[in-house]
Amino acid sequence: MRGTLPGSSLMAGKERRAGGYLLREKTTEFQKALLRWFARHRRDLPWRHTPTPYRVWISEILLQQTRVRTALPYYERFIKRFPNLRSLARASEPEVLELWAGLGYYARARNLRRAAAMIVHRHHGRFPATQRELLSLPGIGRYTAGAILSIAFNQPEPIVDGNVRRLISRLHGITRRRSEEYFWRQATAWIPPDRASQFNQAVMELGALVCLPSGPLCAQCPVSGFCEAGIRGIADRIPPPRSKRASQEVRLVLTVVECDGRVLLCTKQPMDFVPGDWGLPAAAIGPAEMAHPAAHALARGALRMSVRLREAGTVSHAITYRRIRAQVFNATLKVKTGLPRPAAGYDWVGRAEAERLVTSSLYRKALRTRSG
DNA sequence: AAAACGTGGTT
DNA sequence: TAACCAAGTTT
Repeated sequence: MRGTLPGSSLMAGKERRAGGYLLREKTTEFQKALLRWFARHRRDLPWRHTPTPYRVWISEILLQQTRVRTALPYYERFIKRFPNLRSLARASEPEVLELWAGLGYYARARNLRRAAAMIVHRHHGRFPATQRELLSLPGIGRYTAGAILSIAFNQPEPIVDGNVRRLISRLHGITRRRSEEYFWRQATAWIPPDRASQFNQAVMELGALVCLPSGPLCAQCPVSGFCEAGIRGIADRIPPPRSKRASQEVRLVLTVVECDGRVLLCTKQPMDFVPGDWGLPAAAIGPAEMAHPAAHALARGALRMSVRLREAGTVSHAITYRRIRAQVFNATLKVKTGLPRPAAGYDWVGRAEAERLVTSSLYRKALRTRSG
């Protein structure tokens, strides 16, 4: 087997130093230890049952910045509803989005559908098996292309995700930031050419089950003998904390106005940082602003009439760096004269339909908020 | 290149 | 509870 372990001469220039004690000839040993461990400890995940390119692709997109546990039920539903490329290519965007609601990063769902259509048309439904073609599809970047090529096609293509970065950092005993290329070089070098699928999965599996971000289980690690950080007992301090954008507090008032089994929704997202085409009537308020008058003004603007609201509760939700605290106001209108005609940009929608249309978890939480 | 994108589980 | 984080991609 070819390939190189951490710290070999492959590591160029100023990035060579750390972890330089590991020798090139240990690579085969490392690969074997990892593959053996994987064969025994791999989780039984649904996308591993029949790893067709389509299924691997769907799973990889679902798993972007998303835990396995979270993605699991979405995967099952998605595959049931869209069992193959053609069924997905034929779907409408709202249909796909509906299955994605609550998962986040909704561009993933839109891109999935677009890419499916592109594959059906450009490649006649045959899943592309080259990096160039995969990268040209929306939503597929370097990682996902590598994952599809290696896992589904068993091509010796590298992958670098959070697990791989952490694993390499510890194996090399790296305590400072490294370029992305540094990780890609190692991930390329250590692939056993004929077992890329199992090996790449094994690397990520090890990161997910043993080489944990905090509290790594070094005692159970099949490659601890190769690990500089493990040997030096500093695995806990790797990788170093990364700087993050300061979070920002946002106060919102939301209204859930119902009438005759319908809910008043916005047809255009009132808050641009909340995802989805449909939303609840919402308004941002200042730190010291009274919520009730703001909510009342909001409802009046939407229905052009005064509505008696009662505060139903508070919903907390975070969207990227924004920490949202939303006060939810309820009202149920009497239906003597039919539904009041809403102002432009608002619409009455059946309760069940509303659940389907509203993408964001913020609004979904608010929709479930009762009394208080 | 840095920032934006979403969310729920963990710590 | 606030912060951190996860099988990244796009601009």
